[in-house]
Formats: sequence, C-alpha cells, structure tokens
Amino acid sequence: MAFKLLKQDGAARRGVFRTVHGTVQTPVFMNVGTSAAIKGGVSTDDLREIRCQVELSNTYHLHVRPGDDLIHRMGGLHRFFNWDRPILTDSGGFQVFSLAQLRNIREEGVQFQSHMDGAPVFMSPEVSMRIQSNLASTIAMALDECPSSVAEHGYIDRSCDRTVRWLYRCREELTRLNALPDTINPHQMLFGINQGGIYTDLRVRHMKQIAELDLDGYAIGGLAVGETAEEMYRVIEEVEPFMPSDRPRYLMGVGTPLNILEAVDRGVDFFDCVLPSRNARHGNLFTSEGLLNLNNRKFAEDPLPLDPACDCPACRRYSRAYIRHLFKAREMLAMRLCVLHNLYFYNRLMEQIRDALDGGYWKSFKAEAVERLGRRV
RNA sequence: GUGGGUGUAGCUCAGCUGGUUAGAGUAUCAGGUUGUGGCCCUGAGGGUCGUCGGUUCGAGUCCGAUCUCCCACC
Repeated sequence: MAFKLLKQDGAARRGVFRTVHGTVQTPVFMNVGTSAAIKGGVSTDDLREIRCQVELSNTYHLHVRPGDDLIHRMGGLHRFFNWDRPILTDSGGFQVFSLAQLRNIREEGVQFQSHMDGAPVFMSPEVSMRIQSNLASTIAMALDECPSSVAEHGYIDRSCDRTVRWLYRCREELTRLNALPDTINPHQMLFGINQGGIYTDLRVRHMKQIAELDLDGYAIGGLAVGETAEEMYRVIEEVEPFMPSDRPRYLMGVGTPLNILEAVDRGVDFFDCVLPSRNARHGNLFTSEGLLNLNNRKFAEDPLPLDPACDCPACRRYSRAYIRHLFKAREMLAMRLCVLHNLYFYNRLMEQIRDALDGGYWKSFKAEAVERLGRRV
C-alpha cells in the first residue's frame, strides 16, 4: 500500500506516501509551478533548498505550451524540468471553467477556446489522461467539472453524475496508457475528485460513488471558490467519514495557513495553493507573527528580515527595507526573494504540523498557531 | 524684441457657450486575492485651478496686467 498512516489525533493524520519518485511525508503542501516553473524566477535547486516535497504543474497549460508531446519527446516532465521528486499534474478541468471564455460541455468532453490565442482546444477524460501520461507526472488528477460551489442543486446534481462517468473513463484510459511500451512512467497514479458544491447530500453521494473505484488518492474539489470558510470546513467534515482512510486526501486549491490548520484537523493530507506565491509577487508575506504587507510605508526603513524567526534564503541576508525598495523599483529580485520566503514558510509550517502530530501535541499547537498566524505585522 | 501657444492633484491631462462639493489616468497610502495570465478588484488621502486685479448674483471658464515654459520669426 502506497499510503501509510503513522499517527492520528482526532481526525488529523500523520502519514507517509510512497511513490516511484520518492516518499512524501504528510500532511504536505505542494508548491505550484503551473507551467513547469515556479513564478518569480525560482529554480528547482531553489525548490530543494526551500524544502519542497511535491511540485504541482498543470495539464492544460503544458498542453497549450510547449505541448505535452514535446515534453514526452524530451523525456517527460521530470527530466525536462530537472526535478526528480514527486510531481502532481492537475487535470486541466479547473482551467476549462476558470480561464476559458467560450466553452461547450458535453458528455464526451469540453470544447473551448485557448486563453493564449483563442485556438480551439478539446478536453475529455481520455485527452487529459493522454496529456498527463505524456508529461509522466507521479500523480495524475482525474478530469472533473468544477462548477461554482454555490451553483444550484439541480445543476450540480447532474454535473456530479457526469464527473463520475468521466472518472471511470479516466481510470480505464490511464490503465491502458500505463501498459503501453513507450510510457515514461508506467506507475503513474490517479486521484479522483469529489464534487457536490455546498450540498451535503451531493457531496456524500458523490464521495461514496468515487470511493468504489479504489483509486490511489482522493481529492475534495470545488471549494474555496466563493463559499465562506465555515461552509468549506463543514463540507470537509461531512465528506471525510466517507473518504477511504487508507488513501491520501487532497484539498484542492487551499489555502491560507489558517485554512490548512483547520483542514488538517479535519483529516486532510495534501494541499496546494497559489496564495503563497501569488501574494509574494505582490509583497504580501506570511510570517510567524502573521500577515505582513511589505508595501506598507512603515517598513521603508525597517532593518529586520521579513520574518525574524525565519532562516529562508531571503531572511538570512536581506532586510524588509531593501526588499520593499526592490518592489517599488520593480526589480524582479523582489518577487524571487518573497516567493522563496512564502513557499519556505508554507513548507516549514507543514513540518511543524507533522512534528506536532508526531510529538502528540497537535491540539495545543493548532490552537496556538491559529491565533498567532491570524495576526497582522 | 515681435507673434502664437501653454500654465488645473507628485506626474500626464479632461473640464462644452460662466452655474451644486473641480474630475480621470498614473503615482502614493491602505484593504482584497485560495486546483496561477507578474494580472485584477475595492477604498482613502492629495488641488489658494501660475500670480494680482477687474466684470458678474456667481469665474478653472470672460477681461486686463504680470510671471513661467514651449514654438516660430527678427
């Protein structure tokens, strides 16, 4: 079994996940590099230095540019990207619904226009699996429809049924692809995605249906897209009892450090979010003392590092005043240093969470961290 | 020196024949950002309308003088 549960405290889980690209310690935060690059000029050497375990790239983006067939010819994403640890590829489903202007969704798949040049693109369960097989990521995500979490019950009901049918097609196609002789990663794993908006009956029914497929892991999708944090926590609590306990659980696209602490407490093992990297590019830092907006004038002559308690490459050598200056001067080093810091902060937060679970002091750590990280510097 | 143009927010500029509390973009300041388009969204502060005088119930707007800068010609 790839996933092994080491310890549990309430619903919170401490585990290890074995893959062909190495073992992942969970709970884990995956560092997002959509186009096989962490935005902000961060290299894979940097990723190793900031203690990244799993990198996440995007099927849709890499399909549009440079093309998954090209990456296959270049030996797969790991060789192309120079990253030998696990990679998870998102299926492209979310992008179809968040980026595409014009789309037409049918049973067969989704026809839409590329956000790059308007060229027609067709995405189906089979196409998504073929792209991800070409990329040869460690973990492939199933193609799902991601409707607005607050869409009406009737629509999400029908959408969930279609996502189940798509999931069967994904598994069948990936099984076929993994057996082909020119497949780069014949052990590519598949995670299914739970949908159902904010409706308990749909979430539970859908989770039960996809659990029957006995996949390598299960994700909760369609959250943090309009509903409140409290609704998100409620949905996790309601669906968690129906998620296989011997498989990793992945909460897609979440979230803030507080969201992650609350979700770990409700049994989630995997996370990914653009928040630390995107906010970093705009000067919004996560620190051990809470949120810090480096654009604030009060940091103009502040000689302290971004976070005095941090030993990331940015905090070891540079002051708030200097990095703030870099932002005002629009120097790209500003973004690089802040992205390194925020990702390191997230990766270190996950280490602290794992230490707390290992050490048996999860509840007290969580309560203290929620209070501390919710502050503002 | 002569003729023409110009002057309004830190910057670039709107402001129709005179009419509520002078606007926009950008910059600044402060929020937001959740399966990534270095984007975008929201709010705030900021002006003796070059200066002085005149006409008028009322002037950024009309008149006179003066100063600034730009252009052309001598």
